[in-house]
Amino acid sequence: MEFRPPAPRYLQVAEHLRAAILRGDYKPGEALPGEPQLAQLYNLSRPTIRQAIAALRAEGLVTAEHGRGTFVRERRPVLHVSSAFLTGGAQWADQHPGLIATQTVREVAEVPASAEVATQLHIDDQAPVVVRRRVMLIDNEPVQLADSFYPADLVRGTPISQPAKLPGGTIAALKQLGVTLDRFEEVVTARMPTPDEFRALHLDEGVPVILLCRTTCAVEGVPVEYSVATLNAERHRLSYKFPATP
Amino acid sequence: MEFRPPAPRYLQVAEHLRAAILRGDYKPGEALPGEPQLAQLYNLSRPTIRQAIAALRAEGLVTAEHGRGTFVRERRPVLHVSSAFLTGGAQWADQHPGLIATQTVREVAEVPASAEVATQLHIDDQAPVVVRRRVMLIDNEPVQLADSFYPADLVRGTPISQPAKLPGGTIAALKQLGVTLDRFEEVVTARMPTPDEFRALHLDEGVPVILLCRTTCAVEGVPVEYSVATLNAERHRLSYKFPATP
DNA sequence: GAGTGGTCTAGACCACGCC
DNA sequence: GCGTGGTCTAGACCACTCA
Repeated sequence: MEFRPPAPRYLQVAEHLRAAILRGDYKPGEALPGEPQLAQLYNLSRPTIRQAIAALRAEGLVTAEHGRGTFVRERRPVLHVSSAFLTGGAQWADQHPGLIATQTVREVAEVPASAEVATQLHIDDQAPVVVRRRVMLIDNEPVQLADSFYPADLVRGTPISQPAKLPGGTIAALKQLGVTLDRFEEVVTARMPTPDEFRALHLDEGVPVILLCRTTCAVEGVPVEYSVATLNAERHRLSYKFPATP
Repeated sequence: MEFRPPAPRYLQVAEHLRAAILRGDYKPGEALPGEPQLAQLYNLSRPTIRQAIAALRAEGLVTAEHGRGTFVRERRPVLHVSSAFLTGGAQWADQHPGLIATQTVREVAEVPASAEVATQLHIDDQAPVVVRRRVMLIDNEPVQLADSFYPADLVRGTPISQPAKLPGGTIAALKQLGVTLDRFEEVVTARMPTPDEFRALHLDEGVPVILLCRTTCAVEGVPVEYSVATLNAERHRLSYKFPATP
């Protein structure tokens, strides 16, 4: 018998608009009709129309701009982040030919390790660590927050604990300390941004962040760096390559 | 002089509730006060309160259950997906000790290659490919959609083109065809789910999906498989390990 | 100034879960 | 039956953008 309650009107409208967008009736960058106009078209009140549009915004399909209109989202250029570079030691700037890649150091400080950091660095909870917080920018737009943690004993008094950019990158800086790197471990997750992240990364609605957590170990098996990068998911692709070795 | 317009009331309420949740005043699984009660507390209308709660839902902080209440989200157990297993050939079920890991085959068919699939498999657009669409489940809950594509010429008439589970996994099935695998390439992205994905994966609001696209190449450099997995981001962590080989 | 989206109200009725 | 969230209305006023 299967009872099929009709979908709420605002979802019907959302579905109708979504189909029109995907069909190309409204192309990326184009504006949807205004809310009052849609209300008249569908014979619904403006709040109901707004609810429909809210659904499309949460999906990341459209963005509303106050005073201008509601626009189909343009997919902005995607940045390929390859983990292969780690072994070579290439830099943020080198990775993005043709783009203006910069970074700013937000904070360098010695702080007590959080539970997460302590676990990853194999040190005691609350043990002192040096944290370097940076923002990575492409064409002056923030696209990535990167926080790196180091055991304080290892890096105290070295360039890593200074609030300046590390010219050769952190990998090079670690090597200069006489550390020989052995392996990397990365864990990747995704979630919706916190309000802080939303602001810091200039995110649009309906865009998640990718969390890239990397532990770097020295030859003795000792973790020497733990870093957490928060990426604008819409503008990043992570790529990994590995051989089949049975 | 920096003009600071006050935040809208609904955002103030959202912030207030968010702080209370993060502080632990409302613990995971607990209900928030009802909407009428919150409206009275904050001296606002119910629609305004609902707008505040909508913000928390989009963040993935709370879920509303019709007729029951609005609850602080419980983080469900996370599945670690390691790409290392590929080289070993371990199976979906083997990867999750202690959990009931099953899969169902939704569809096996021969279809023309989409632009994306054609590019990845180095074949002509619209060339015939065999697609295997599966759903991976943990404790009978769908957590992952996995679609794998193979050049039709390679797998036609083999078990891979049959609508049955492949007992040893696709890696083993490819080896039985005489294919020697050479390398894997993975590209990871995240975005909000489409309505279809939302339903199929039983997602909560404010939970993104991770897209894991893998190309498998044989020793001659020929791509033999392209697969796209759509993961519930809340329940997955991808982990990668690689040596530092300068 | 005209048009856009953003905020907010004060209701109404419905659908669902639970006792 | 009562309390919960879900849907919907018909307004009002504000803030922003652009001409």
